[in-house]
Amino acid sequence: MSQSEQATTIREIAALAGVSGGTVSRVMNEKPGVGPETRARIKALIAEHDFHGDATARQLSRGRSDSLGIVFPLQVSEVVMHPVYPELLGAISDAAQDAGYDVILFTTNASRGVEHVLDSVKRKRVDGLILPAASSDDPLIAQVESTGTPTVLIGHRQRARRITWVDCTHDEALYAMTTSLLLAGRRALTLFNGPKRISAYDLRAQGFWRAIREFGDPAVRANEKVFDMGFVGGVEATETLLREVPATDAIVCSADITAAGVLDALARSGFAVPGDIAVTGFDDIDFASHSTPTLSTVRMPLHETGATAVSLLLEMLGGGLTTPEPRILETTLVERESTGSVTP
Amino acid sequence: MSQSEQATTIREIAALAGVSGGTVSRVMNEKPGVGPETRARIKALIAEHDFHGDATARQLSRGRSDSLGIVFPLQVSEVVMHPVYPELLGAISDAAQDAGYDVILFTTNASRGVEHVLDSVKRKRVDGLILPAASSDDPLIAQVESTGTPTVLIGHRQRARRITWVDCTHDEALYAMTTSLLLAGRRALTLFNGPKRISAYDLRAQGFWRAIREFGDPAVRANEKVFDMGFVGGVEATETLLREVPATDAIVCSADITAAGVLDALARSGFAVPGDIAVTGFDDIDFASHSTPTLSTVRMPLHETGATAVSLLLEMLGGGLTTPEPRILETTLVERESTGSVTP
DNA sequence: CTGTTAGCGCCTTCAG
DNA sequence: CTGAAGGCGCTAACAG
Repeated sequence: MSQSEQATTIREIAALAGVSGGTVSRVMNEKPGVGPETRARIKALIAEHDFHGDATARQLSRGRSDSLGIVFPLQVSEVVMHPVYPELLGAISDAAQDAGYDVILFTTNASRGVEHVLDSVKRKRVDGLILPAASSDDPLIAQVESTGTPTVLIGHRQRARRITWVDCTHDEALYAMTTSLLLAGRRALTLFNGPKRISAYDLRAQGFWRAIREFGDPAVRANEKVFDMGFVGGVEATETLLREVPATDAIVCSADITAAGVLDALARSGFAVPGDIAVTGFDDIDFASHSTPTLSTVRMPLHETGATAVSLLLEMLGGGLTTPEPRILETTLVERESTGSVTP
Repeated sequence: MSQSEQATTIREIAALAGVSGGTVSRVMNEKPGVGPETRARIKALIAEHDFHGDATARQLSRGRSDSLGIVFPLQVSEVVMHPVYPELLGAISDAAQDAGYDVILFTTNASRGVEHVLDSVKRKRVDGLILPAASSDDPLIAQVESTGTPTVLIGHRQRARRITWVDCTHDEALYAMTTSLLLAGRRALTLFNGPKRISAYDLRAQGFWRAIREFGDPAVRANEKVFDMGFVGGVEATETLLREVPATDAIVCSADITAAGVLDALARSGFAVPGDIAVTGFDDIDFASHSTPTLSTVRMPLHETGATAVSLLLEMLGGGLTTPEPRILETTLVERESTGSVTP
């Protein structure tokens, strides 16, 4: 392959083909209105010169950036995001790229606010935004709404003009998990949960308490401890709990990594799981299926969540001015040894 | 604040200020050649109208995208990337944004090749590229080189025209760790390692073997098992190892998560750590400082790595045609209970 | 079916 | 110090 001088503009290709720039443009965009053999000739030239066109010029001309922004709040809760990062990001990225969109990544953290995100939105670097794990006190949401940028929230159920969301059944999952524990005879349960401003934690708590309520047995003792989810948090909370509520026979955790800390602390204190105490997690990380005992947990539909977020966003970008309905996807209960549901 | 009609072009601001577009442009870019009071007046107008300019038009005009691409190979090894994802990405994103660059995220996986990355490079959507965790058989590197795009590799030491790299002392870290084990009297060591095509694993093995060699005690027995690092891999490899080499008194792992599996398997088999067998990891994930026993491991300079990658890239983008020297950053050995270096 | 003509919005000489 | 004008590379509307 000669590879020749890598052509750099549409006009050079046009000159080579003996046609005008407009025609080459039509060919590149697979638009009608070009004769078959002209089209073939131009395509050959394009391939021969490995010509790709200039994205920026195209964007300027079409008035859109063909990019969507995704904002990862690194500070919010590493524990909520950590296990879901790769898969969610991969799903979003795949779906976006399939639709011809690039993904621009924005991060926010304690020291860096959200100004750079808004700035990029206003400069039209992105056509739309995906905001995973926004918490209820996230200032970005209101500001983004005022710009009118199509936006999809993941894991935070707040709808508005041009803003919709995708989430999964955090509440149903913990309702089912807790009910299962109660039916198996557990009577003193504690929920280890993260802060309520993160919607996922709030919903999980709701599911837990609804299960307790609906079970309706006055003998049941339940309580909830809120702290930053994490391995060490699980260890410490367990030690405290064993002192304060020695009768505990089930610990429901809002994160697998916390459950790992719980298992560790229980083992050191000589408690048998699930014999003395049942333990459950959330996320279904690698650890959960291989710990001793294996951990009952909840799996979120991460790939589907990412894909759905992109699809909702594309709907807003393409369609008129309507804002699509939010979507709630199903979680999967995974029962393993730590609740006694599976024989070791 | 009146917020008025949100001005949308530089010319509208110009008209309002009674000046020409060029002058407004000079003000927006903090360029000289505008009188103080004219400048002030224009700045006021800009602020009042919350005007931000159009990034695309600016890019087209300046011939650069002010974006850099970062390619995350999701398939390579989730275990290599998983623990480093958030911090590395955060560091890169922060540094890029501080320099006025946006970050475009590309993912590659089994089903999606690297074409979309090359396409975006050729369409000039990015001015440069950062490639973390490229393995030695990564086809992208050669193709990227042929485009002449400034590129920085992370964790893969391959230099070329307009390509440089940042890495850390994987080898020194395992050399130090292994030597420490030998000095403590361990004599039958096994390295649990990932595939050599991933540079980090290759270097870690080199450090391990160099330590064995330089220690020069013929009584030392060492071997290496290569498999996909992960919790379950650690469990299975340990079970096999205990059968095949019952005398084992140290297991050196190339990943904390694998070490977690090892600890789990050893505990179940009734072996004491570090009493019977010492265990070490790599990554210093949250788990490492809170497991029982706490895990000796190696901490990589993730934030610095990301920041350095961006800085090298900016150097190529700004500077002439020179390609900066690669950088090797220091890892930190963290000795804890699992090697007996710290009393439980 | 194809060429021509205007822009898209900003930046950057070049005059004045 | 400021205005005018041309151009970045592509797209789209309008003629032929």
